Amino acid sequence: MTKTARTEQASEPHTHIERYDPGSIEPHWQARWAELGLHDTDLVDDARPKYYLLTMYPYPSGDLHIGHWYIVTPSDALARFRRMHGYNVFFPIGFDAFGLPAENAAIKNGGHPFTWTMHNIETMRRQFRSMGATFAWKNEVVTADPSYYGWNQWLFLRFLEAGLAYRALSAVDWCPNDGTLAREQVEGTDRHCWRCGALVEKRDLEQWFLRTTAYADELLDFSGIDWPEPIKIQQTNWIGRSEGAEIDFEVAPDDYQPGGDVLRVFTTRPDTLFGATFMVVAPEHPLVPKLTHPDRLAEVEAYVGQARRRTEIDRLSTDREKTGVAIGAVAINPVSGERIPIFVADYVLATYGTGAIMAVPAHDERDFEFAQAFGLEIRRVVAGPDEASHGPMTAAYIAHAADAMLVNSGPYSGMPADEGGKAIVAWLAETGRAEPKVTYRLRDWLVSRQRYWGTPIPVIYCPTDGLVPVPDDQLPVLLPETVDYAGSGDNPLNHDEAFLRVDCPRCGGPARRETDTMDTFMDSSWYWFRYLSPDEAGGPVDREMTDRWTPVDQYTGGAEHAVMHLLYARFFTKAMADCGLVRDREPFRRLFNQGQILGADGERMSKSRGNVQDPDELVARYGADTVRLFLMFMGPWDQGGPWSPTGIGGVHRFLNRVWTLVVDPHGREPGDPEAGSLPAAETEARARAGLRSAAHRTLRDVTTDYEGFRFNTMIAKLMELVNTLFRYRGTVLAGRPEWDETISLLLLMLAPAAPHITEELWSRRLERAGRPWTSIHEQAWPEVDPNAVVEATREIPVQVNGKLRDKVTVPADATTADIEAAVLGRERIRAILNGRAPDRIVMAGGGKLVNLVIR
RNA sequence: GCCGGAGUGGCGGAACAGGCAGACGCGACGGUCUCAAACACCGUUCCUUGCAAGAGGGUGCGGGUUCGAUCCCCGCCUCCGGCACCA
Repeated sequence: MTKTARTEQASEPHTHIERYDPGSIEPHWQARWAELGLHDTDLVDDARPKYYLLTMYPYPSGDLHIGHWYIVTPSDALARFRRMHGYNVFFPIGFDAFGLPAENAAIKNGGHPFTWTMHNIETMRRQFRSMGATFAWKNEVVTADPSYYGWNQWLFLRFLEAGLAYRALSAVDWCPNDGTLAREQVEGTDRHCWRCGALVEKRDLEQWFLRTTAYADELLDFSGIDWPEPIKIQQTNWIGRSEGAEIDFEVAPDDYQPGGDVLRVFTTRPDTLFGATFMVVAPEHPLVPKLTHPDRLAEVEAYVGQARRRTEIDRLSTDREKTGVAIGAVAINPVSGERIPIFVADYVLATYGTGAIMAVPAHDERDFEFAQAFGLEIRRVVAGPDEASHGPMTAAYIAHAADAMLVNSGPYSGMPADEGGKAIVAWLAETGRAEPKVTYRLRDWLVSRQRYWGTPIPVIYCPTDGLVPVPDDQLPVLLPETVDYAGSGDNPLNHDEAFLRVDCPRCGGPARRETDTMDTFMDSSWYWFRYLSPDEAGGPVDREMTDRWTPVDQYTGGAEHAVMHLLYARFFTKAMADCGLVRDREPFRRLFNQGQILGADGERMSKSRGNVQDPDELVARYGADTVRLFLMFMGPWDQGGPWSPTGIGGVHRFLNRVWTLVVDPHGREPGDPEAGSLPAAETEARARAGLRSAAHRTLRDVTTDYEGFRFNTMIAKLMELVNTLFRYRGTVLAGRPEWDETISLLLLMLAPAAPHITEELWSRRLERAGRPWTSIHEQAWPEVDPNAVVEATREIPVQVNGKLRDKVTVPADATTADIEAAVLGRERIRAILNGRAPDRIVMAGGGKLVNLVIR
């Protein structure tokens, strides 16, 4: 099929041997695979079991960098590995095409986000093909295309109907010149705008939310999906379920207000209510302006202004000294009737619980610090069994156990803490002043973005009819093609009259479009469904296809998506299932988080840092197979790390050795004094059996390494096999059946990782054997011969007091008594024992290791 | 700061279930081939000590459990990811 004429030279040891030239074989096979449609997936073929392999689709940032290769090529190896196991593999790709960088580029350099994005996609498509990846290009999805984002709108409207979408006020980082800023657009400790330098403030805007909290409990349930434990833990912590109670505190009347306002708090520790000696409300709490005394107003306003400029990370830092301001008003502790002061402090967030807390300094670290800083009363109301019930406290006492008792708690003193807490809530609940409550750290998903380059949110505001959803038959709401940034970062849709003006679908009167667009996480929350029917015009998904192909069998992507994307995707799937659109409630059956390749400087690769590594140069020099293999060999796939091409030569040398073994098995290297002869102690028969055994043991290990994503050790084992083969090159073994079998296994095992060189060598072998061509990638994965794997003897390490002192070789079927006798008979061991008997003989793992203990 | 992860030779890493620390590769050193160099090939390479056989030390730091700890427990240090508008 390819370069036929040259192969027969291979058997002559000293004629010119054709060298491995990836530059010619790689494009050849890539073209041929495309021509044969070898990797297009027949989505309706049910003769074979399906396997949906999904890799997180890339953002079209410009060029493909080495990080993309790191993400994609091991996934492609998995796709090929599964195909060889008889699966009908679907391995699609697309582009996450909306987002901030396209707009930044447009603002900076002029031009249109669309042009910039599509140009990048074109480049990246071309580069992706040079990897030899087996993507199902026919199913490609580009999210910035109306045929995709129109269905974002359709789905949004279904969620709106289902009560899962709603509007509410929410704060954004705001620059007076450039409008809403993303987090990365706010710079410096003084938090100024990246473009104009103005100090950033918070502004409350009416924005759209999706009700992720409605699924909080279901999202905590990971049964039935095989995800890495750390990811499940991170999601669980992110959702942050807390059981407790909401309790009402009444504001006392004073000279400035009549009292009676209710401050509702959430607490996980209602048992400590008698110890609540003050209250803290978030600076954003709606009652702050009303309750603040005039003499406190200036200070409170200054504090609130300051707090609102801080980041949440900063505010929640337990490191920072506690700050706050008393507002002057006083609340009544509902159980003790005591008057307790109310503070604003930035460590209480408006977005968690009720935005107000009862502060129990004796039993909460943050409250303790605050009380110390402000000289407030710290009153112990819980004591452990071995603790004094009274006396000064030097730190908050956080009761862990059920054996903690309530003290100083009126009629509840002496009760176990957990029981007392329930009793206190039950008592207050009788008069409607408390109720048991579960709160989550998880917030509803803010999907509004004040930007042009995203999916327009399909609603209309009418002076008569209010909020009107865009009717389905008027979808998609298209982004206007011309866009004028007018030198500002503000959303151009706000100034686009043609876009803004619309007739109300209900009354026909003049109305105004929503100008917010959707968070791009919306796009990535269902794209794998769309891959299955990218051209479907009747709906976002083809139900028959999604029922057949989802959930995704294996998802691979970066761990940086542990909480946001991966949680949104789970939420979306559940919400779509509840809207009757898909069957399953979980999107990804199995997840693997690969690490990230950083720049050589250890920082994230980005154009602005100038640390982007371009793979094209490496591909030109070594070929795609070497680059693929090197990325897999560098280290464990889930680890990532700083990029360094050091060592790529070793991988290239390995492929060269594979090449040499196949095209020139009888050749001899002048550098090897032993070349051409078997090791002195070895017979041909033993060498042949040993080679076959090595091949099958390698096959056994390589198979499990692929299955467990351990590509680095998989390649190391193939290197060992190649080293073994090289020792026998040019000897009587070359050309024997065991040699041919080993070469064949080697190529098959290597094929998923290095698809081009293996295809080339495979086809040459077929041709030499006079057999018709078939692709190596359509071969069945070979089976381990269990008889070849067994070994006749085993070597057992012998320790004395835990230190390795000797090794003893015994027959594979030796009993522990045999091993003990062999060990005690060893000269070295007898010398160490010096006539004594060991105090103890430890046979670890049924005789895997022996440890003699001498006192 | 909080949540998650990681720290092993000069370097990337291996040891998957508490049982031989350093597989495999890079680099370095020595050699073969060559007029020479490159390529290729063969060998050595954790540290200290010893001619050697060997001995001692060693998996970020300090403790602990165990016959035995890179692995488990307690307390730290450093680095990476995430912290809700980067994707």
